[in-house]
Amino acid sequence: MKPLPPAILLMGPTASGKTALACAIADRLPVELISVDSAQVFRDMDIGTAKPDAVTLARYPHRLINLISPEARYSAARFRDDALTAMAEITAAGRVPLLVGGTMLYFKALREGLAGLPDADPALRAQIDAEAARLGWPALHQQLAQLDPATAARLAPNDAQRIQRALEVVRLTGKPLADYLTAHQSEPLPYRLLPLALLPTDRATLHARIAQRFDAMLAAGLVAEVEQLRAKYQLDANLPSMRCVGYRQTWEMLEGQLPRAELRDRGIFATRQFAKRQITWLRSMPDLVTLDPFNPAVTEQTLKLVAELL
RNA sequence: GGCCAGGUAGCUCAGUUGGUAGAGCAGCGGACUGAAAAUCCGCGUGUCGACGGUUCGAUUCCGCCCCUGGCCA
Repeated sequence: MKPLPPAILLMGPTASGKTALACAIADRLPVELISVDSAQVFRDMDIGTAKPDAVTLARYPHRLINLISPEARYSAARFRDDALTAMAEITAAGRVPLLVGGTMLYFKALREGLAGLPDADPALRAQIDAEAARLGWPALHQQLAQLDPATAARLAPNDAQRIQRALEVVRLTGKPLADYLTAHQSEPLPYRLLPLALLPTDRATLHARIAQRFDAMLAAGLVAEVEQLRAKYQLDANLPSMRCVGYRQTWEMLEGQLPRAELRDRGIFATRQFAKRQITWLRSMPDLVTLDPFNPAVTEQTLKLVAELL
């Protein structure tokens, strides 16, 4: 029996130095990079998503960035398909896929697979939103308790997004979301994985780096970037692209809902909370090899681990 | 120097007709299946500026002092 091909997962919170580390690995070993990032899939959103710059991209091509318009929507399911295709291509070319990013749901979807759920239905979602505006989400939560008691029991009455999704699934298929999830078996990837997690031991250092990086984004023209996006595309504040950290706050500022003087703080706070959610997720994921990104020896440690895998 | 307004949680403030206090933001913990950089849940002892006085009891009333801002000299 043929041994499974290797693949590397490099996960970490925002501003932990994932890109630099991935490039350092690419310098020494035959890897190809795949981005695991729900914001970098948008074209023309470069500064605020901390997308690698053109020089870096030319030297270290990343797959799965600049895939779609900021007017469009991506999903975990689509990511899984795209990533598996890219991994297969890279492996077929005799190289090793290195998946690097901070969207933990995408890593989870990739590693465990997803249940066979229906795709989002924009018309139905609009209808559910209208009902929620009239009755409130707790009322829809009660409705869900009739149709899908198990899911309703684990959702808070105000968890708009999940209540909407659960209602969408039952109304579309007649079958409760809980049934799909229970039936779903985790499907292991046909790869020998090295799941690396960059987990900062010192939150203060991470916060300092986040502040520094947000300042750099502002200096690089984040506000102008959002103005250009608004001029070029048909956008609104509810689009996933415009809910991204930094973009949401800049949008609010341009709409006059946020004083210019507060943009910096709001942006930094939002980024910190984002990092915190990523860290929470990393702590709960099984089988990770954790490294401290602020340890000077981290590159060396990583290279050693990768060399052992290959 | 005089007058006025303030000094309460890390920050901005609310409040207690006298029974030792609570919001937002920040911070911390958690959940998570086609929007996930999303969405949601949980966590609040702080010499209520200092010292005296009145009172069974003062952060609250009174006195005095200190600090901050504004106006007038």
